[in-house]
Amino acid sequence: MEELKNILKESGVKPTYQRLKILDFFRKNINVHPTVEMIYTELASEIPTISMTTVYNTLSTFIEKGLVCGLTITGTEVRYDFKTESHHHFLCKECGQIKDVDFACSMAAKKGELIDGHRIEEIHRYFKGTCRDCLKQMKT
Amino acid sequence: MEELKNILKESGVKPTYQRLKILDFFRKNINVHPTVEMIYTELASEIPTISMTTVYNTLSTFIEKGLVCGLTITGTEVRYDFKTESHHHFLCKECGQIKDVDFACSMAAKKGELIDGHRIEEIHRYFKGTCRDCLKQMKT
DNA sequence: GATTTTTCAATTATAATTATTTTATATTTG
DNA sequence: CAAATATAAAATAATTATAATTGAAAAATC
Repeated sequence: MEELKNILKESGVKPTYQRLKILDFFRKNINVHPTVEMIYTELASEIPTISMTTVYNTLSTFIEKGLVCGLTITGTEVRYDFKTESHHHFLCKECGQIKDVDFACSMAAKKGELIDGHRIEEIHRYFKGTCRDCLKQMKT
Repeated sequence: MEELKNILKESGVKPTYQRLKILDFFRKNINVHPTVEMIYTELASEIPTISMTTVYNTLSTFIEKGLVCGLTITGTEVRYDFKTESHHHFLCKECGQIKDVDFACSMAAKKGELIDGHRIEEIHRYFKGTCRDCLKQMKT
């Protein structure tokens, strides 16, 4: 928990209980890419007083400070992603899960660079389809 | 207009007046990536009786038949893209425009292929930042 | 004249926001 | 140090905003 505190402090975010628990959730579920709803529901069992507003506010702060980023893959809601090194995503149309995928691109564009004269600030890449687990289930 | 008719027929869509005009809009504004709203507003001046529902219905049909695809880049609404060869997009955070960008990746994944065991059906790649034109304006 | 498509109007769904109150934390002061 | 004050964050509840959907009637097409 001390470690989490330091992560927040280093990002210039005051380490409150709620913020620590939300950050903790990301750390413990690194491959979940949750919605606000998911985070709220999960934490509500442990923190009965927590509110959606707090989750929204916290995520806004986290995005502002660059701790997480928002993924607009499904089109209906924002999925949040704890920022680590650059990686890509896979949305399964069957189960709705978003999974990290390992996909190296030799011609990687970088933040700050220009492409056709446009300045890049964010790079997004994802695939849609049927995930490994759902494919397996469909066979049986 | 005969050409547009054939495009629809070949895709198994009956070439009605509204559908032709919507397809025509895509052809004439190949780099616009419009919302339903944009298409409706634009066509309403020419077809006063056209309705949002028709635009929604038509786009659903077009997507089903693979004529266009939906882009969920902004997170608030679906942008529609007339399908040509594979290309990528750039969303300008300043002006909100989505532009095509020329960006070849030597390690291109393909539809139908597997990645980490997941079956790919759609490939999406886009950048966010400040576009060429907005950069130019900011300097002056 | 039967089928498909379009139109109209109303509704739904729900993510996200806002304003206000309450609580917690930090700072000041006697 | 302890009480008082100030500041920041969290919680409550209500609201907003709007993209998208639905069902039924009208129009067009074959």
